Amino acid sequence: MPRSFLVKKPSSTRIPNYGQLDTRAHDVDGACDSCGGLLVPVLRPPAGPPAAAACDAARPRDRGSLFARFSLPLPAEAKGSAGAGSAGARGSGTPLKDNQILNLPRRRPVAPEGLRGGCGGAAEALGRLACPKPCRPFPGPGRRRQPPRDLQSRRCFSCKYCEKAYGSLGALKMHIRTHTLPCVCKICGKAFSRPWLLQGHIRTHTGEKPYACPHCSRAFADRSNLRAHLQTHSDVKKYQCRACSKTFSRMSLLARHEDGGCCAAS
DNA sequence: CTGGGGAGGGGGCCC
DNA sequence: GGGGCCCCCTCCCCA
Repeated sequence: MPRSFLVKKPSSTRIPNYGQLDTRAHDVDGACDSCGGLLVPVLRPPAGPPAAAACDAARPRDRGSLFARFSLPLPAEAKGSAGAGSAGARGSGTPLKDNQILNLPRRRPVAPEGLRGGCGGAAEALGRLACPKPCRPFPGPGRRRQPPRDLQSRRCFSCKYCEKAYGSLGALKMHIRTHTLPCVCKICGKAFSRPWLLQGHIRTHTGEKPYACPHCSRAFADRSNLRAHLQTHSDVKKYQCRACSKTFSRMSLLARHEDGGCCAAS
């Protein structure tokens, strides 16, 4: 499921100057410029060689879009129609937004959902010629968001590592980072596309957990994981089985429930 | 089998 | 144009 609705068909694509686009790729000894002195070796390296960590990172994760599998209404659609948050037509609860969770003001409108989730397969950090990422299929007809009309008529920039194309050079450069993975952890050698991803990874080394649950004493290193955890405090979960109305805190749990044969569906 | 934590991914938006 | 952050998704693994 390509996340970007900016992705255009290969036709009428324009090959940019890649010499200009190439982001700096750092070797393991060099910290990402963007990350500066973040990479302080506060812990001993793991027992395994760095290559092992990289291989682990290269594990393909994606198994297809759950939105596509279950023909879920995109949360964005639900928001638009009901205005009741991303619970959408499936969920009957009131999902907590991040800023609600953390008492933060909302900074910007929510981007379209359901079209997120990119080519998966992170890392393949070492194979940098062919696109290493098993790109996800679009969720399906009707779910595909059309690029803006003016974008369609504009030129687009295509990625040299994969078939994606973008309407702006900046978007393409950002995408190319997912291939070049310029941010490398000094501790384990794992590579990331963005500095903040690396920061999150470094927390796994340092044990820092800045996101605390307001309902229990549990803390998390990752905001998304706190959000998922908060669902566990909710009586009515966000994702509901259409057959038996049972609710789940995660879409993956709902998927497993339906895959395993919902009692009411059989 | 189920629930949940941990880790990581992507594009978009704002500054 | 780049960096930082946001939001949401996905997968693996374990209890």
